[in-house]
Amino acid sequence: MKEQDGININLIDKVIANNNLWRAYKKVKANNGAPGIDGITVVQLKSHMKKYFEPLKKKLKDGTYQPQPVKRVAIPKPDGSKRYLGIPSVLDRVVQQAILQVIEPIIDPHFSEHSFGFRKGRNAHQAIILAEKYYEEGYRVVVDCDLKSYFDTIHHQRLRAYLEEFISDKIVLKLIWKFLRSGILDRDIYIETKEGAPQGGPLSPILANVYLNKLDRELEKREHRFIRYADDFVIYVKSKRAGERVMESVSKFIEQDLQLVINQNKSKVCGATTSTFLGFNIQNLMGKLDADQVSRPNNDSKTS
DNA sequence: ATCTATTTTAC
RNA sequence: UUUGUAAAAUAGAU
Repeated sequence: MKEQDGININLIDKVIANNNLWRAYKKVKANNGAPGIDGITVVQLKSHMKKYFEPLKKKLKDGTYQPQPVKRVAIPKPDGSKRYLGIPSVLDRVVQQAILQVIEPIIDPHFSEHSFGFRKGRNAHQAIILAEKYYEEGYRVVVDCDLKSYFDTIHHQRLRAYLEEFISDKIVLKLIWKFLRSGILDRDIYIETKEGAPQGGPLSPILANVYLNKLDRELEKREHRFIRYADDFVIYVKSKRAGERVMESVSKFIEQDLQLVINQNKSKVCGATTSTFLGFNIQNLMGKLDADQVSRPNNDSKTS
């Protein structure tokens, strides 16, 4: 707790440690992703890194490292709309990964027990178990709140303030800031990034969680039964009326205090049985459990 | 404990 | 073509 702050000041040395940088390289290489705007591929990455290894470490150490703009790529979403990815250069992905490897063990323990997305040792299944628990406790109305293009609307300065609560190393904070501000290259036109985290950077998921940790803490303060998986979150209440009231006050908090946008069309208050969360419907889940509990001798035509 | 490969799910 | 993180399963290397 207190000792962490002391270690925290020297985080950049942990970031640029040879074994950390090469471990980060391996992670990026293993993902086999596409190149960024410089066209350097994961195949070329190792020799590229070796060639500029010492200058790279020096620039990271003094905070003068300048990330390249991310490459904008549009991919279709299941609902037919587009999702814009921001692909950092392979080297920038290594640097982000190296920072992630150092800050994640420091930050993650401070996250909420109700947060399940993008976290070590946590998965969607555990989130569903909790949803089931809420349901069985009699919280059977779901407030389903949808954030409009969450990643793209993260407020930089607020995010930095939230990060400063966990990280005191000024150089690491500066590097993260530079990644947020490095801009987007859409074909040949450069777009400044004054808000949002690129969907594609290794740091983006943890930054998304740092930001919405503030929402978790507020919901805990209000003693709500909730589950959050990245930007997807649900609050379990006992009545439709309570749901409407919670929806209104939580929406107000999100828009005023977090400066995010609620997607009014997709947000809704409904019965737990008609809600789908993390690709799961509670009724189907209960149905499955019933089917497992009640033994059915002759129903299966399959092998046994 | 580290790492490679393949597949699936979630956002 | 299409990025990222996490989880799970399987095969394997040290």
